[in-house]
Amino acid sequence: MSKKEALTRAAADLLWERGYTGTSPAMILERAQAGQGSMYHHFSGKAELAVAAMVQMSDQLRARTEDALGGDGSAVSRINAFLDLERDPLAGCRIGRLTQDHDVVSDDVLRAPAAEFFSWVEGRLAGVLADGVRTGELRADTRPDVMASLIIAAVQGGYTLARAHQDPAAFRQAVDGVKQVVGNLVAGSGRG
Amino acid sequence: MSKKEALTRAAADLLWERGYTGTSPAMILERAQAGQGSMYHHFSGKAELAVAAMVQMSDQLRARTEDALGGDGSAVSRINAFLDLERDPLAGCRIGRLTQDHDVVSDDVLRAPAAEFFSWVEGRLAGVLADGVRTGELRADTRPDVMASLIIAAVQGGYTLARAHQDPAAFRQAVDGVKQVVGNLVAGSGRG
DNA sequence: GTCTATAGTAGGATAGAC
DNA sequence: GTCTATCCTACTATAGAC
Repeated sequence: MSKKEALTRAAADLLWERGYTGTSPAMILERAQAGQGSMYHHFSGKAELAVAAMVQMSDQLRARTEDALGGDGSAVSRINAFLDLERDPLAGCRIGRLTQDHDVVSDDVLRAPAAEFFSWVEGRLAGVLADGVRTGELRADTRPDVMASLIIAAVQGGYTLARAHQDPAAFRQAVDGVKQVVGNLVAGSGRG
Repeated sequence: MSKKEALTRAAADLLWERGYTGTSPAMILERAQAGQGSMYHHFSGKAELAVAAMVQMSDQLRARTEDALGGDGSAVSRINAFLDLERDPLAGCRIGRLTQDHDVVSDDVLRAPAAEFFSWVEGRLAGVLADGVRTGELRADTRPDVMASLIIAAVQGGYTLARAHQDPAAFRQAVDGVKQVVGNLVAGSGRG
């Protein structure tokens, strides 16, 4: 593994654990087993390295999400596959946690990977829901974009609750709620 | 206003804006117009001052929340009043944002105010929903605790989306989704 | 490309005067 | 109670050798 790759991976891990402000170049260098020179040779500084790490994390999350949502089952089963993706509630979302960081949100270059990631996920979820409406699986009055927002917000907020309580069950309960809601979108469902 | 109070308020503002790790004692002192001595006289250090600020923020949020949920209208109208509380989506939640801070979550003393706040809100929301079930306003198969989790998670996640996109509309869309879901809990509602 | 040495600034806390 | 002066460490970046 090249030093550049080691630096990007170490930065990604630390951004996840400690956020942007809470991560120093020195920590990254130690974890990557690299010296100052390697980092400043490959990147202009902390910000550029962080963007590279964020893009890497975003790409990985996007691939995992597409695996779940791109299946050939029903819309509900694809949404449930997304909700059932393996996650670490206490660790939080690799991307979402960075949106709470002042230095990230106040810099468009640092914020861009997060904005793009969420735009993509919301669009993908809405697309699956729209498929379900089109095939008649879901009620005709389902609003795909609003429900997509609710789904991704519930996941992100579930992380917040789990971290506040230091209890993964808090995440699962919020996700259970959203699963129930999605189930009730099915045309002719018991709730309907 | 005493220096102690000025310090607590300044710390609360900065914790909201920049988080725990991103806020330094020097910033707090400057905003509070106080010297080092004042801070270290009234508090043992940054952590103790942060706890005081968090408790202050939690108390304020709790009062505002109780105003909305403690009304005498229907369960749905009380939940909607909570969802319609004036918020600043781009600024985020005063308490929720701190759960993304590594130094806060890894210290039980710093985490406690956040854990207690969310426990209270979740319990209060579940209580309102249970009231609705008891009076027959809401369907008998409504699960108050699960729906309470979904509601507060959607709000917290709504902040995440709004900050990622730097667009308050992203918050409102997630909240719209949860309003629609709550409306569908009403016994005999159109969706039902 | 990678390293160590160095530098300037800021973070967090203490000491002691008033 | 409040202030300023001081201390040690960490953060972020640069310089220059290899």
